[in-house]
Amino acid sequence: MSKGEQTRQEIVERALALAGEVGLEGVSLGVLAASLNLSKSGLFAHFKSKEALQVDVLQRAIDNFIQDVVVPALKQPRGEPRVVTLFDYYLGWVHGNGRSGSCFFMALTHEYDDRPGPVRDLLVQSQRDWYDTIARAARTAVEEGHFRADLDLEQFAYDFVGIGMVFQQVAKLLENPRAEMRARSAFAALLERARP
Amino acid sequence: MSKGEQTRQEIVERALALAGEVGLEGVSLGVLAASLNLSKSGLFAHFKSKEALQVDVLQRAIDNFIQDVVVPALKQPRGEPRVVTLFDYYLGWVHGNGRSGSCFFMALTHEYDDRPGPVRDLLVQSQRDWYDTIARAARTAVEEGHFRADLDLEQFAYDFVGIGMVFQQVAKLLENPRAEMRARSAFAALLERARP
DNA sequence: GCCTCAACCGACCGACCGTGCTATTTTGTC
DNA sequence: GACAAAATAGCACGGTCGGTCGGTTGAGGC
Repeated sequence: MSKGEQTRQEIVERALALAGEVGLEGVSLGVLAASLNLSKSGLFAHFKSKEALQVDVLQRAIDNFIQDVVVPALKQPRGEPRVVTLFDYYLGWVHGNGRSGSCFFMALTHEYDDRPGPVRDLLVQSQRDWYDTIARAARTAVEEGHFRADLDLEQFAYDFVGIGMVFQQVAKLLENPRAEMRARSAFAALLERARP
Repeated sequence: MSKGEQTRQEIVERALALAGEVGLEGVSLGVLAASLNLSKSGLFAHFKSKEALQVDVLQRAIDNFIQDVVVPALKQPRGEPRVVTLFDYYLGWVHGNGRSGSCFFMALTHEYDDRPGPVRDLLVQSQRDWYDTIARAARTAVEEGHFRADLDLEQFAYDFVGIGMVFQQVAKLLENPRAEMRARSAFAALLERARP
Protein backbone atom coordinates (compact mmCIF):
# COMPACT_ATOMS: atom_id res chain seq x y z
CA MET A 1 0.00 0.00 0.00
CA SER A 2 1.42 3.33 -1.05
CA LYS A 3 2.01 6.11 1.44
CA GLY A 4 -0.84 8.09 -0.02
CA GLU A 5 -3.27 5.23 0.25
CA GLN A 6 -2.24 4.60 3.83
CA THR A 7 -2.78 8.24 4.77
CA ARG A 8 -6.15 8.13 3.03
CA GLN A 9 -7.17 5.19 5.15
CA GLU A 10 -6.07 6.96 8.30
CA ILE A 11 -8.07 10.01 7.33
CA VAL A 12 -11.21 8.00 6.69
CA GLU A 13 -10.77 6.07 9.92
CA ARG A 14 -10.29 9.20 11.99
CA ALA A 15 -13.19 10.93 10.26
CA LEU A 16 -15.40 7.97 11.06
CA ALA A 17 -14.51 8.22 14.73
CA LEU A 18 -15.16 11.95 14.79
CA ALA A 19 -18.44 11.54 12.92
CA GLY A 20 -19.67 9.35 15.73
CA GLU A 21 -19.39 12.33 18.05
CA VAL A 22 -20.43 15.31 15.95
CA GLY A 23 -22.23 13.79 12.97
CA LEU A 24 -20.92 13.31 9.48
CA GLU A 25 -21.70 16.84 8.39
CA GLY A 26 -20.14 18.12 11.58
CA VAL A 27 -16.67 16.79 10.80
CA SER A 28 -14.77 19.84 9.56
CA LEU A 29 -11.69 19.43 7.43
CA GLY A 30 -9.68 21.70 9.69
CA VAL A 31 -10.38 19.81 12.88
CA LEU A 32 -9.95 16.50 11.13
CA ALA A 33 -6.59 17.55 9.72
CA ALA A 34 -5.38 18.90 13.04
CA SER A 35 -6.27 15.66 14.82
CA LEU A 36 -4.06 13.84 12.33
CA ASN A 37 -1.19 16.34 12.43
CA LEU A 38 -1.89 17.16 8.83
CA SER A 39 -2.43 20.49 7.17
CA LYS A 40 -5.95 21.10 5.94
CA SER A 41 -4.78 21.39 2.36
CA GLY A 42 -2.61 18.29 2.65
CA LEU A 43 -5.64 16.38 3.80
CA PHE A 44 -7.94 17.86 1.21
CA ALA A 45 -5.59 16.82 -1.58
CA HIS A 46 -6.70 13.23 -1.01
CA PHE A 47 -10.33 13.97 -1.88
CA LYS A 48 -12.10 15.84 -4.59
CA SER A 49 -14.55 17.38 -2.15
CA LYS A 50 -15.84 17.06 1.35
CA GLU A 51 -18.78 15.11 0.01
CA ALA A 52 -16.45 12.55 -1.56
CA LEU A 53 -14.81 12.14 1.83
CA GLN A 54 -18.20 11.66 3.44
CA VAL A 55 -19.07 8.93 0.96
CA ASP A 56 -15.79 7.18 1.70
CA VAL A 57 -16.42 7.44 5.43
CA LEU A 58 -19.91 5.98 5.09
CA GLN A 59 -18.59 3.18 2.90
CA ARG A 60 -16.01 2.44 5.54
CA ALA A 61 -18.72 2.28 8.19
CA ILE A 62 -20.70 -0.11 6.01
CA ASP A 63 -17.65 -2.32 5.60
CA ASN A 64 -17.12 -2.29 9.36
CA PHE A 65 -20.74 -3.16 9.99
CA ILE A 66 -20.61 -6.11 7.62
CA GLN A 67 -17.36 -7.26 9.17
CA ASP A 68 -18.52 -6.87 12.77
CA VAL A 69 -22.15 -7.95 12.52
CA VAL A 70 -22.99 -9.80 9.34
CA VAL A 71 -19.90 -11.94 8.85
CA PRO A 72 -19.93 -13.44 12.36
CA ALA A 73 -23.59 -14.35 11.93
CA LEU A 74 -22.95 -16.04 8.60
CA LYS A 75 -20.45 -18.30 10.34
CA GLN A 76 -23.24 -19.64 12.51
CA PRO A 77 -25.40 -22.56 11.34
CA ARG A 78 -28.39 -21.63 9.23
CA GLY A 79 -31.66 -20.98 11.01
CA GLU A 80 -32.45 -19.52 14.39
CA PRO A 81 -28.86 -19.59 15.68
CA ARG A 82 -27.86 -17.34 12.80
CA VAL A 83 -30.74 -14.95 13.48
CA VAL A 84 -29.92 -14.82 17.18
CA THR A 85 -26.26 -14.16 16.49
CA LEU A 86 -27.18 -11.41 14.06
CA PHE A 87 -29.19 -9.75 16.80
CA ASP A 88 -26.46 -10.17 19.40
CA TYR A 89 -23.81 -8.52 17.30
CA TYR A 90 -26.29 -5.88 16.17
CA LEU A 91 -26.94 -4.92 19.78
CA GLY A 92 -23.22 -4.80 20.38
CA TRP A 93 -22.75 -2.53 17.38
CA VAL A 94 -25.53 -0.20 18.46
CA HIS A 95 -24.19 -0.02 21.97
CA GLY A 96 -20.77 0.90 20.71
CA ASN A 97 -18.97 -2.23 21.77
CA GLY A 98 -17.93 -2.18 18.15
CA ARG A 99 -15.49 0.28 16.65
CA SER A 100 -17.45 3.48 16.51
CA GLY A 101 -19.05 5.26 19.45
CA SER A 102 -22.57 4.33 18.52
CA CYS A 103 -24.70 3.28 15.60
CA PHE A 104 -24.27 6.15 13.28
CA PHE A 105 -26.46 4.69 10.59
CA MET A 106 -29.35 5.79 12.76
CA ALA A 107 -27.78 9.20 13.20
CA LEU A 108 -27.27 9.48 9.46
CA THR A 109 -30.87 8.50 8.91
CA HIS A 110 -31.97 11.71 10.54
CA GLU A 111 -29.10 13.76 9.18
CA TYR A 112 -29.89 12.82 5.58
CA ASP A 113 -33.54 11.83 5.50
CA ASP A 114 -34.32 15.00 3.61
CA ARG A 115 -30.92 15.95 2.22
CA PRO A 116 -30.54 14.42 -1.23
CA GLY A 117 -27.18 13.47 -2.64
CA PRO A 118 -24.73 10.60 -2.97
CA VAL A 119 -24.37 10.19 0.79
CA ARG A 120 -28.07 9.68 1.21
CA ASP A 121 -28.19 7.35 -1.78
CA LEU A 122 -25.48 5.15 -0.34
CA LEU A 123 -27.13 5.23 3.06
CA VAL A 124 -30.48 4.16 1.64
CA GLN A 125 -28.91 1.31 -0.26
CA SER A 126 -26.98 0.11 2.77
CA GLN A 127 -30.06 0.15 4.99
CA ARG A 128 -32.12 -1.72 2.42
CA ASP A 129 -29.34 -4.30 2.27
CA TRP A 130 -29.44 -4.57 6.04
CA TYR A 131 -33.18 -5.26 6.13
CA ASP A 132 -32.64 -7.83 3.37
CA THR A 133 -29.89 -9.49 5.33
CA ILE A 134 -32.17 -9.90 8.32
CA ALA A 135 -34.98 -11.22 6.15
CA ARG A 136 -32.64 -13.71 4.47
CA ALA A 137 -31.40 -15.00 7.80
CA ALA A 138 -35.01 -15.40 8.92
CA ARG A 139 -35.74 -17.27 5.69
CA THR A 140 -33.06 -19.83 6.54
CA ALA A 141 -34.79 -20.30 9.87
CA VAL A 142 -38.05 -20.93 8.06
CA GLU A 143 -36.35 -23.41 5.77
CA GLU A 144 -34.79 -25.20 8.72
CA GLY A 145 -38.18 -25.45 10.39
CA HIS A 146 -37.18 -23.19 13.28
CA PHE A 147 -39.65 -20.51 12.24
CA ARG A 148 -43.23 -20.72 10.99
CA ALA A 149 -43.60 -21.40 7.29
CA ASP A 150 -45.97 -18.45 6.89
CA LEU A 151 -43.72 -15.98 8.70
CA ASP A 152 -43.74 -12.53 7.13
CA LEU A 153 -40.02 -11.99 6.56
CA GLU A 154 -40.25 -8.28 5.83
CA GLN A 155 -42.26 -7.74 8.98
CA PHE A 156 -39.72 -9.74 10.94
CA ALA A 157 -36.91 -7.49 9.72
CA TYR A 158 -39.00 -4.44 10.56
CA ASP A 159 -39.59 -5.57 14.13
CA PHE A 160 -35.96 -6.62 14.47
CA VAL A 161 -34.63 -3.18 13.57
CA GLY A 162 -37.17 -1.40 15.74
CA ILE A 163 -35.88 -3.16 18.81
CA GLY A 164 -32.37 -1.97 18.04
CA MET A 165 -33.46 1.59 17.44
CA VAL A 166 -35.31 2.11 20.66
CA PHE A 167 -32.45 0.36 22.43
CA GLN A 168 -30.11 3.06 21.19
CA GLN A 169 -32.26 5.84 22.62
CA VAL A 170 -33.00 4.19 25.92
CA ALA A 171 -29.40 3.16 26.48
CA LYS A 172 -27.47 6.18 25.21
CA LEU A 173 -29.77 9.16 25.67
CA LEU A 174 -31.89 8.08 28.61
CA GLU A 175 -29.03 6.08 30.14
CA ASN A 176 -31.44 3.46 31.38
CA PRO A 177 -29.45 0.49 32.72
CA ARG A 178 -32.33 -1.84 31.91
CA ALA A 179 -32.12 -0.97 28.21
CA GLU A 180 -30.29 -4.13 27.18
CA MET A 181 -32.62 -6.30 29.21
CA ARG A 182 -35.57 -4.62 27.49
CA ALA A 183 -34.06 -5.23 24.07
CA ARG A 184 -33.39 -8.88 24.78
CA SER A 185 -36.83 -9.34 26.20
CA ALA A 186 -38.42 -7.76 23.14
CA PHE A 187 -36.33 -9.95 20.87
CA ALA A 188 -37.29 -13.07 22.81
CA ALA A 189 -40.94 -12.17 22.24
CA LEU A 190 -40.26 -11.65 18.55
CA LEU A 191 -38.61 -15.07 18.33
CA GLU A 192 -41.52 -16.63 20.17
CA ARG A 193 -43.96 -15.21 17.65
CA ALA A 194 -41.82 -16.45 14.77
CA ARG A 195 -41.65 -20.03 15.94
CA PRO A 196 -44.16 -22.63 14.71
CA MET B 1 -49.79 39.84 23.85
CA SER B 2 -47.17 42.51 23.28
CA LYS B 3 -45.51 42.99 19.95
CA GLY B 4 -42.26 41.58 21.27
CA GLU B 5 -43.87 38.44 22.59
CA GLN B 6 -45.65 37.89 19.31
CA THR B 7 -42.42 38.21 17.35
CA ARG B 8 -40.77 35.84 19.76
CA GLN B 9 -43.44 33.26 19.09
CA GLU B 10 -43.04 33.67 15.35
CA ILE B 11 -39.31 33.22 15.65
CA VAL B 12 -39.65 30.04 17.66
CA GLU B 13 -42.28 28.70 15.30
CA ARG B 14 -40.20 29.39 12.22
CA ALA B 15 -37.10 27.97 13.88
CA LEU B 16 -39.01 24.81 14.69
CA ALA B 17 -40.01 24.38 11.07
CA LEU B 18 -36.45 24.97 9.87
CA ALA B 19 -35.05 22.61 12.49
CA GLY B 20 -37.14 19.84 11.00
CA GLU B 21 -35.16 20.21 7.79
CA VAL B 22 -31.62 20.96 8.90
CA GLY B 23 -31.52 19.95 12.55
CA LEU B 24 -31.68 22.18 15.58
CA GLU B 25 -27.99 23.00 15.53
CA GLY B 26 -28.23 23.66 11.81
CA VAL B 27 -30.62 26.57 12.17
CA SER B 28 -28.42 29.63 11.82
CA LEU B 29 -29.54 32.97 13.14
CA GLY B 30 -28.86 34.69 9.83
CA VAL B 31 -31.00 32.37 7.76
CA LEU B 32 -33.69 32.32 10.39
CA ALA B 33 -33.80 36.10 10.53
CA ALA B 34 -33.89 36.43 6.76
CA SER B 35 -36.79 34.02 6.48
CA LEU B 36 -38.71 36.27 8.87
CA ASN B 37 -37.66 39.57 7.26
CA LEU B 38 -35.83 40.46 10.43
CA SER B 39 -32.30 41.62 10.94
CA LYS B 40 -30.02 39.14 12.60
CA SER B 41 -29.41 41.43 15.56
CA GLY B 42 -33.09 42.26 15.86
CA LEU B 43 -33.83 38.61 16.14
CA PHE B 44 -30.97 37.93 18.49
CA ALA B 45 -32.20 40.60 20.91
CA HIS B 46 -35.07 38.31 21.83
CA PHE B 47 -32.76 35.64 23.22
CA LYS B 48 -29.77 35.64 25.45
CA SER B 49 -27.97 33.15 23.27
CA LYS B 50 -28.54 30.67 20.49
CA GLU B 51 -28.72 27.93 23.07
CA ALA B 52 -31.59 29.72 24.82
CA LEU B 53 -33.42 29.86 21.51
CA GLN B 54 -32.84 26.16 21.01
CA VAL B 55 -34.32 25.40 24.40
CA ASP B 56 -37.38 27.49 23.57
CA VAL B 57 -37.77 25.71 20.25
CA LEU B 58 -37.56 22.30 21.88
CA GLN B 59 -40.05 23.35 24.53
CA ARG B 60 -42.39 24.47 21.78
CA ALA B 61 -42.05 21.11 20.07
CA ILE B 62 -42.84 19.39 23.35
CA ASP B 63 -45.94 21.52 23.76
CA ASN B 64 -47.00 20.69 20.21
CA PHE B 65 -46.45 17.01 20.81
CA ILE B 66 -48.55 17.01 23.93
CA GLN B 67 -51.25 18.99 22.18
CA ASP B 68 -51.29 16.83 19.05
CA VAL B 69 -50.70 13.38 20.51
CA VAL B 70 -51.24 13.17 24.24
CA VAL B 71 -54.29 15.39 24.70
CA PRO B 72 -56.44 13.68 22.04
CA ALA B 73 -55.63 10.32 23.61
CA LEU B 74 -56.61 11.51 27.06
CA LYS B 75 -60.03 12.39 25.68
CA GLN B 76 -60.58 8.75 24.85
CA PRO B 77 -61.98 6.35 27.44
CA ARG B 78 -59.48 4.73 29.75
CA GLY B 79 -58.01 1.42 28.67
CA GLU B 80 -57.18 -0.01 25.27
CA PRO B 81 -59.00 2.70 23.27
CA ARG B 82 -56.76 5.30 24.86
CA VAL B 83 -53.63 3.26 24.11
CA VAL B 84 -54.72 2.72 20.51
CA THR B 85 -55.45 6.41 20.04
CA LEU B 86 -52.07 7.31 21.50
CA PHE B 87 -50.43 5.10 18.92
CA ASP B 88 -52.52 6.45 16.05
CA TYR B 89 -51.64 10.06 16.77
CA TYR B 90 -48.05 9.09 17.46
CA LEU B 91 -47.79 7.55 14.01
CA GLY B 92 -49.33 10.68 12.54
CA TRP B 93 -46.83 12.84 14.35
CA VAL B 94 -43.88 10.75 13.22
CA HIS B 95 -45.10 10.74 9.65
CA GLY B 96 -45.37 14.49 9.66
CA ASN B 97 -49.11 14.72 9.37
CA GLY B 98 -48.70 16.93 12.39
CA ARG B 99 -47.16 20.38 12.36
CA SER B 100 -43.48 19.71 11.82
CA GLY B 101 -41.97 17.83 8.91
CA SER B 102 -41.12 14.76 10.90
CA CYS B 103 -40.48 13.58 14.41
CA PHE B 104 -37.56 15.64 15.41
CA PHE B 105 -37.33 14.20 18.87
CA MET B 106 -35.70 11.23 17.19
CA ALA B 107 -33.42 13.52 15.24
CA LEU B 108 -32.50 15.37 18.41
CA THR B 109 -31.78 12.08 20.11
CA HIS B 110 -28.87 11.54 17.75
CA GLU B 111 -27.90 15.19 17.62
CA TYR B 112 -27.57 15.45 21.38
CA ASP B 113 -26.95 11.94 22.66
CA ASP B 114 -23.37 12.92 23.48
CA ARG B 115 -23.60 16.71 23.60
CA PRO B 116 -24.30 17.77 27.19
CA GLY B 117 -26.18 20.93 28.00
CA PRO B 118 -29.63 22.30 28.72
CA VAL B 119 -31.04 21.19 25.37
CA ARG B 120 -30.07 17.62 26.04
CA ASP B 121 -31.37 17.82 29.58
CA LEU B 122 -34.76 19.02 28.42
CA LEU B 123 -34.83 16.41 25.68
CA VAL B 124 -34.08 13.61 28.12
CA GLN B 125 -36.78 14.76 30.48
CA SER B 126 -39.35 15.02 27.70
CA GLN B 127 -38.58 11.56 26.38
CA ARG B 128 -38.78 10.05 29.86
CA ASP B 129 -42.16 11.75 30.23
CA TRP B 130 -43.23 10.25 26.92
CA TYR B 131 -42.35 6.71 27.98
CA ASP B 132 -44.18 7.34 31.23
CA THR B 133 -47.24 8.58 29.39
CA ILE B 134 -47.37 5.39 27.36
CA ALA B 135 -46.89 3.25 30.44
CA ARG B 136 -49.64 5.13 32.30
CA ALA B 137 -52.05 4.64 29.43
CA ALA B 138 -51.22 0.95 29.41
CA ARG B 139 -51.80 0.86 33.15
CA THR B 140 -55.35 2.11 32.66
CA ALA B 141 -55.85 -0.73 30.20
CA VAL B 142 -54.66 -3.17 32.82
CA GLU B 143 -56.98 -1.66 35.37
CA GLU B 144 -59.89 -1.87 32.94
CA GLY B 145 -59.13 -5.52 32.31
CA HIS B 146 -58.21 -4.93 28.68
CA PHE B 147 -54.60 -5.92 29.25
CA ARG B 148 -53.06 -8.71 31.32
CA ALA B 149 -52.63 -7.95 34.99
CA ASP B 150 -48.98 -8.99 34.88
CA LEU B 151 -48.15 -6.84 31.84
CA ASP B 152 -44.70 -5.25 32.05
CA LEU B 153 -45.61 -1.59 31.53
CA GLU B 154 -42.08 -0.36 30.94
CA GLN B 155 -41.53 -3.08 28.38
CA PHE B 156 -44.78 -2.14 26.70
CA ALA B 157 -43.65 1.47 26.34
CA TYR B 158 -40.29 0.28 25.02
CA ASP B 159 -41.90 -1.85 22.32
CA PHE B 160 -44.37 0.94 21.52
CA VAL B 161 -41.67 3.48 20.83
CA GLY B 162 -39.56 1.04 18.84
CA ILE B 163 -42.37 0.55 16.36
CA GLY B 164 -42.57 4.29 15.81
CA MET B 165 -38.83 4.66 15.37
CA VAL B 166 -38.38 2.07 12.70
CA PHE B 167 -41.50 3.42 11.04
CA GLN B 168 -39.78 6.76 10.67
CA GLN B 169 -36.78 5.25 8.91
CA VAL B 170 -38.72 2.92 6.67
CA ALA B 171 -41.23 5.58 5.67
CA LYS B 172 -39.06 8.67 5.33
CA LEU B 173 -35.60 7.43 4.41
CA LEU B 174 -36.37 4.19 2.61
CA GLU B 175 -39.65 5.55 1.26
CA ASN B 176 -41.28 2.16 1.59
CA PRO B 177 -45.04 2.51 0.96
CA ARG B 178 -45.71 -0.46 3.19
CA ALA B 179 -44.17 1.29 6.19
CA GLU B 180 -47.45 2.25 7.80
CA MET B 181 -48.90 -1.18 7.25
CA ARG B 182 -45.82 -2.66 8.93
CA ALA B 183 -46.18 -0.31 11.88
CA ARG B 184 -49.85 -1.13 12.35
CA SER B 185 -49.17 -4.81 12.02
CA ALA B 186 -46.41 -4.63 14.63
CA PHE B 187 -48.66 -2.69 16.97
CA ALA B 188 -51.47 -5.19 16.52
CA ALA B 189 -49.07 -7.92 17.59
CA LEU B 190 -48.03 -5.87 20.59
CA LEU B 191 -51.66 -5.41 21.60
CA GLU B 192 -52.27 -9.12 21.15
CA ARG B 193 -49.45 -9.95 23.53
CA ALA B 194 -50.74 -7.43 26.06
CA ARG B 195 -54.26 -8.81 26.21
CA PRO B 196 -55.21 -11.40 28.83
C1' DG C 1 23.79 12.82 -9.17
C1' DC C 2 19.73 14.11 -11.36
C1' DC C 3 14.94 14.08 -12.54
C1' DT C 4 10.19 13.07 -11.64
C1' DC C 5 6.20 12.84 -9.33
C1' DA C 6 3.30 11.91 -5.48
C1' DA C 7 2.65 13.86 -1.00
C1' DC C 8 2.22 17.58 1.70
C1' DC C 9 2.43 22.50 3.43
C1' DG C 10 1.30 27.63 4.33
C1' DA C 11 -1.06 31.39 2.96
C1' DC C 12 -5.10 32.94 1.45
C1' DC C 13 -10.13 33.59 -0.33
C1' DG C 14 -15.03 34.71 0.22
C1' DA C 15 -18.81 33.35 2.88
C1' DC C 16 -20.99 32.69 6.98
C1' DC C 17 -21.11 31.96 12.00
C1' DG C 18 -22.68 33.79 16.93
C1' DT C 19 -22.49 37.83 19.48
C1' DG C 20 -21.83 42.41 21.23
C1' DC C 21 -22.60 47.72 20.71
C1' DT C 22 -24.87 51.77 19.38
C1' DA C 23 -28.40 54.07 16.75
C1' DT C 24 -33.02 54.37 15.07
C1' DT C 25 -37.69 53.26 14.61
C1' DT C 26 -41.98 51.65 16.52
C1' DT C 27 -45.14 50.94 20.24
C1' DG C 28 -47.93 51.88 24.24
C1' DT C 29 -49.24 55.33 27.92
C1' DC C 30 -50.54 59.63 29.74
C1' DG D 1 -49.17 64.67 20.50
C1' DA D 2 -45.25 64.28 23.70
C1' DC D 3 -42.33 60.86 25.83
C1' DA D 4 -40.49 56.76 27.84
C1' DA D 5 -39.82 52.18 26.79
C1' DA D 6 -39.62 48.47 23.86
C1' DA D 7 -38.40 46.58 19.51
C1' DT D 8 -35.55 46.47 15.69
C1' DA D 9 -31.74 47.85 12.52
C1' DG D 10 -26.84 48.72 11.31
C1' DC D 11 -22.42 47.57 11.86
C1' DA D 12 -18.28 45.45 13.29
C1' DC D 13 -15.59 41.81 15.60
C1' DG D 14 -13.16 37.48 15.99
C1' DG D 15 -13.66 32.80 14.29
C1' DT D 16 -14.44 28.86 11.38
C1' DC D 17 -15.98 26.97 7.28
C1' DG D 18 -14.88 24.48 2.52
C1' DG D 19 -11.90 25.20 -0.95
C1' DT D 20 -7.78 27.06 -4.04
C1' DC D 21 -3.10 27.83 -5.37
C1' DG D 22 1.75 27.95 -5.78
C1' DG D 23 5.26 26.07 -3.72
C1' DT D 24 8.42 22.59 -1.02
C1' DT D 25 9.81 18.06 0.30
C1' DG D 26 11.50 13.51 -0.27
C1' DA D 27 11.80 8.89 -2.07
C1' DG D 28 12.61 5.87 -6.29
C1' DG D 29 14.20 5.09 -10.97
C1' DC D 30 17.67 6.13 -14.23
